[in-house]
Amino acid sequence: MSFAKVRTRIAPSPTGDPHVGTAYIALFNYCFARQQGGEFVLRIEDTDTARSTAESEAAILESLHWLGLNWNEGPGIGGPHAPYRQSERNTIYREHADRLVAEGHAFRCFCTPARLDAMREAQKAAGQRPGYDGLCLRLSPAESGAKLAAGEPFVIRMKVPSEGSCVIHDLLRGDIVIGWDTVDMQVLLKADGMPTYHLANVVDDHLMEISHILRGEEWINSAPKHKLLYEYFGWEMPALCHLPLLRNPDKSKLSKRKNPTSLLFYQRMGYLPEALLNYLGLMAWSMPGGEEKFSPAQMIEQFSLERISLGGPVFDLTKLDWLNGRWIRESLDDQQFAERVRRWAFNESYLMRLVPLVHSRVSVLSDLGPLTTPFFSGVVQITLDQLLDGKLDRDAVSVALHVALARIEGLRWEKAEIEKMLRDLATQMDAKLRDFLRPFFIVISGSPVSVPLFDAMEILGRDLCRARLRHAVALIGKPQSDEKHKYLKSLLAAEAHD
RNA sequence: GUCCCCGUCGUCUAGCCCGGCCUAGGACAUCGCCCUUUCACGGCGGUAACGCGGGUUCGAAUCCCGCCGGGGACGCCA
Repeated sequence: MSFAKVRTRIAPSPTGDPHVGTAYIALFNYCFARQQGGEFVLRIEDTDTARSTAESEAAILESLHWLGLNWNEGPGIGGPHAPYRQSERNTIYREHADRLVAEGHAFRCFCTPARLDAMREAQKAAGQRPGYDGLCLRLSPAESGAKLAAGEPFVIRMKVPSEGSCVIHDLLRGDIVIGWDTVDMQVLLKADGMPTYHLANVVDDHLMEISHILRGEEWINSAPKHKLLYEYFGWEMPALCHLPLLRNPDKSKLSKRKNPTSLLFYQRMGYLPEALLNYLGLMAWSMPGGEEKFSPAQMIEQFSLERISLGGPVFDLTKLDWLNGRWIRESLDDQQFAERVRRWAFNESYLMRLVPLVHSRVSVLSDLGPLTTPFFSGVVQITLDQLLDGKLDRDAVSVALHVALARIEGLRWEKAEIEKMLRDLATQMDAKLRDFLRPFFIVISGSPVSVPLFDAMEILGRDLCRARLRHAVALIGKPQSDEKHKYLKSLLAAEAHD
């Protein structure tokens, strides 16, 4: 092994809320690096210009800080391999892509997205595995040059052997053999000039001297592409270690549809960062002595890849609750507990967000209790009767809640957007706003007498609102009449969120 | 569909690599009892798993093969 020292990284993509999966992978990279006396790097993979946002990046950094997963190099603090944001490293990728083309390992592809779609569809229809058919690979240098000169948009694709197979060595699984015929001619540089994950990742891991890649299992099948790139460039490949994926209770890959996945949710709910980290460490890994409560320092001390189990662990809130309780009871004295509570929500900035909503609504200060409980609660307890005591019938309420639950996904989370979404839905359902909103007051605030709904939703955050809506939806169930059922389906058809 | 990964209580896992100490251990959840003015905490106990079928072996949760089951990947997303 020619790497001077152990260097690992976490490379999140800032395309949404900070994900527990990111924290989970980060934890393992962090512990491994620290345990080996190495370094842990944070790199932002924002090559998807359409989906990446600065807010998401900021939230990710903040969440990782909250957890205490501190990095040695990364955006903000810099380091010897700066910049650590891929959008700022574009010329590097471009040069490397050009080099591959010049050396005959990659080629320009002028195929349009429409042609590629049609091609894949035809392949699927014919029962074949979808993959690039190599049309542009067969272009003569003259033809290719002409298209280039004519200004036709193009991407750069890597060449892949047509036969034989690739052996990937995984630190946990040993050798994995993957046939080259299952590996596509991956796009490396997109038409907009940005690199794809595969190119940027390999180039950066090399330049940043990453020695060990601990990443999710979902990447196993693209490892051959990465290995090939290292070979094309003549670089030594880092050791690979694919960690089992966190799962929903139904065993599918953890998704916000079925489980709260945002770190912001856990923060808002009042989980202790040390407890969440501890729980994440319990996923797929165990202490040699079997202790279940441990700090990052203890985990670092005992960490070993050999103690990682390969079955995909189900992320179970119940056990997390128990662990969090233990941390609160055993590791915090009264003084510290009070301090945590203050930091959590009884702090100036949170209170000041609530004040404008309650100021005019109290006659005595003690009215504050009932009025603000939704802001200091997780999922508020409601009954079916409460949900149905307005003017909308049961099926209408069910449809409204289901659709709203789906539509909060696409929103920018701010009051005006939330308001527009709910108003539009009311109009669409031909309901009076007042009647339409009533069940939402119940779901979000636990009572029809409450502070303004849209403000409350904004303050509570998408995740908590999602959790409350989900709770209500489970309570009320699907619409019972066929007609409303179809109606719901038609409204939902347009929502294609993950 | 094709390829790849995985398979111990409902859940997280120990054991598996280096077969016998496994009558398979711990934890969460659950059930019961105790403590207790309530609840929680705490204590004690119970229910509960080696996916199936073949090998190999004196002996298999542990090694081999097949099947079945689950998951992931097949994007100008990461």
